[in-house]
Amino acid sequence: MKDTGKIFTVVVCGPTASGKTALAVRISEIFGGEIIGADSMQIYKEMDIATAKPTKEELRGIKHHLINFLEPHESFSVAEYVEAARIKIAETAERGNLPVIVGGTGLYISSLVDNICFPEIKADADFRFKMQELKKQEGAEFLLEKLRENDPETAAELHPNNIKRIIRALEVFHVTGKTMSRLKHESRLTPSPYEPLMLQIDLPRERLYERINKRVDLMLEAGLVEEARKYFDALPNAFSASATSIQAIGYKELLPYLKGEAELFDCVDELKKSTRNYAKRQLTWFKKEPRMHMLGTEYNDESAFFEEALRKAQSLIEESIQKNCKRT
RNA sequence: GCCUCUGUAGCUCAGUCGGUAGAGCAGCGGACUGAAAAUCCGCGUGUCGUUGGUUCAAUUCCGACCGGAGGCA
Repeated sequence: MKDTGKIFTVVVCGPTASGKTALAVRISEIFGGEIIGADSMQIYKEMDIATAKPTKEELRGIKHHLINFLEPHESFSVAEYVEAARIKIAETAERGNLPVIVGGTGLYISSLVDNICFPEIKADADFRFKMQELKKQEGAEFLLEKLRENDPETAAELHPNNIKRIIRALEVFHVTGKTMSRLKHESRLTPSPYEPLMLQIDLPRERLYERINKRVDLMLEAGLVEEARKYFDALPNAFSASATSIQAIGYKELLPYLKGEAELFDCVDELKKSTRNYAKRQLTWFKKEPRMHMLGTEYNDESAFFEEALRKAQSLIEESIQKNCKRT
């Protein structure tokens, strides 16, 4: 499948709780694939229930890479993800298997598929701290003005409240002497080594929300509260603020309950809400992907819907494989 | 049965001394290049219970009816 000189990959996208993993497993069974995760939270060990990791039975013997390999207190980034995923894809293709990329983290997926090149830029914690202090004293507008002097293009796109990105853009300029906008441009200069077939599970919004609410209830039955308690107990205090994993939906919403400050019911409501909001943001991200193929049909019952989605996926994949081979 | 309160957005409620209404939450839309399950921006979506009356004009005032809550019996 390297006939075009590019590696053919299937990319299964979709919001949280849309059934991505199950579909990817079926695809992998049919076409001899291996799953490459594109999920910023399933990378962490232990957080099994909260991140809805697939079980051994659900994977049915299919290999699943880039999942479950970091300690919860370790930090991670897109740049590291893309680097790791490139290796996993190459290895999978080397074995003659089809790389099936699956995940809900839009930034990871598009950075990987479009071969975004992240240059080595050391994060400057000192500088970030100094900027935070400056923000406290002078306000965000001051920092934005500072950015405008060096990188007006990026500054124009940022709202003063978006302090995280303002500081990041200042940091980039401070460390490299290059503007963020120039860096963005340069990051896209190397053509992608992949020929991706982008697929998206497209459930009606109400069905998706029903599935989310139901899944949260199942998570609770499976012991989410205990898992959250363990997570917070194990997290070293020094890391608690900076750990990437603390952002995961599932634990932070239960914290008020664990501290005895709120009813479980209210926290669970909040958890469902955050998950729904997240799903919406994911959909927004996928919407702008022009290569996306939608795997939606009329929804009468669940299993029929997913069988139909699989059929569509299967014929799209077969078509792509044929096209790729013809080109030689 | 009588009395009182109440009915306004999906929910909780504000308001209009008569000129067709606005907050919070939910929801919807968008952005996104080293924390992305994060972060940030934007948007009221309405038979003002129903029906008659008064009025140039009623969601607002009056009556009846319907629904809800409480009280007295």
